[in-house]
Amino acid sequence: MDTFAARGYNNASLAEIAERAGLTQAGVLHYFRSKALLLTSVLELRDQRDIAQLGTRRPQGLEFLRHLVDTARRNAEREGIVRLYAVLSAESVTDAHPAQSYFRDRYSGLRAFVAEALTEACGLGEADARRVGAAANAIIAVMDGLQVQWLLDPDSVDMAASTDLVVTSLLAGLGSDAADRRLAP
Amino acid sequence: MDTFAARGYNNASLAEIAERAGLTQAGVLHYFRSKALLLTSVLELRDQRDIAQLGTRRPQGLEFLRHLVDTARRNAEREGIVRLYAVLSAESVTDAHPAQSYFRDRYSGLRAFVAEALTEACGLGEADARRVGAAANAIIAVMDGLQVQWLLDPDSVDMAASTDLVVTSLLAGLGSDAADRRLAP
DNA sequence: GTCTATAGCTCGATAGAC
DNA sequence: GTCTATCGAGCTATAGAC
Repeated sequence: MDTFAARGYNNASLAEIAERAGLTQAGVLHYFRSKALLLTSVLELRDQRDIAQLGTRRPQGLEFLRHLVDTARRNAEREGIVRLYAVLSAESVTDAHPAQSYFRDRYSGLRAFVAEALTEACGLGEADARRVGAAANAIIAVMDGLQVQWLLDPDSVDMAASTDLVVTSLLAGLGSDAADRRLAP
Repeated sequence: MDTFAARGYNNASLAEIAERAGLTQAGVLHYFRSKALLLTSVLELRDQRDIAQLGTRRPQGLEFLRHLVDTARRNAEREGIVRLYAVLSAESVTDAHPAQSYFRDRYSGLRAFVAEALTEACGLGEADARRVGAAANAIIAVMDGLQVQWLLDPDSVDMAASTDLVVTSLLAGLGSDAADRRLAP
């Protein structure tokens, strides 16, 4: 995990991973048939840990949105994991990347969760699906984008404060009838 | 540019770049001493083109924020450039990446521009610098994060709509006294 | 289950002919 | 200014000993 985070998938070598794990490069390939399979295994392991840590029930509505802001706050103490996802999610859009479908599916699921939480928190209906979807995508995007800025320059970026500000502002905008305040016609 | 965008820096080869440019790999290194220098040259060329296209004067205040939303809209027709920046900006946070200081400086400048535009558009003062900074970082972050989602799944992401929604909501929140609506204490 | 050895590539960079 | 040739290094994956 640390090696993929520090170097990205393409520039990481099995030799370095093996050394840090305390065996040889051939030893790594005994457990994982290929480098690509090792990457997807790492990502799935990461997911399983997160799910296990989340506990039995998933927070809903406003509580879920608070959970996102809290994640941004805790992430400032977990540089390794932040780096892993920031680097790999962007690298995954390159040609034939082994984690491409992983991230496609991940974003698809995240978008649905956030949109559901927004709908519930604001008491909206099917008629607002478009604006809710745009807001959900934006919340996920702001968290991802902040990570890259923060990794490059931690002192200039407060991930929790910016995430909180965006979620709060979007909630206020979605609640009221804000469709006529748009910047563009 | 296209090769770095499609493969990232590490996985791009001088041989492929040379072939697409119509000469040999040694020919490329005649003009650019190293692969790293070629990358930074590509990024600087990109910047010069954008500055030249922007014209003589830079929009200010609300007009600058409208320009950002408009950029998001135009970007949906420029997949190559979107991919170049999305891939390289995230890759730049890996160890010893040749574009690391380029992106650090770029974000530093962008943050200052957006913060200035927000301050002017809302008629705020030095006392609001913290919240304005958080909002500026968030606007840049949302644009970056949307690009990754959009590259993976264009039909599910409307970059212009989400950017517009965030900028509009943040402006409404910054204008009023919204500090007491925060999600976390 | 872990190792050594190596096959078979690809890569960036250099030297030097023309 | 562009080429061919090549060096030296790195890489993933496989074969097979122990």
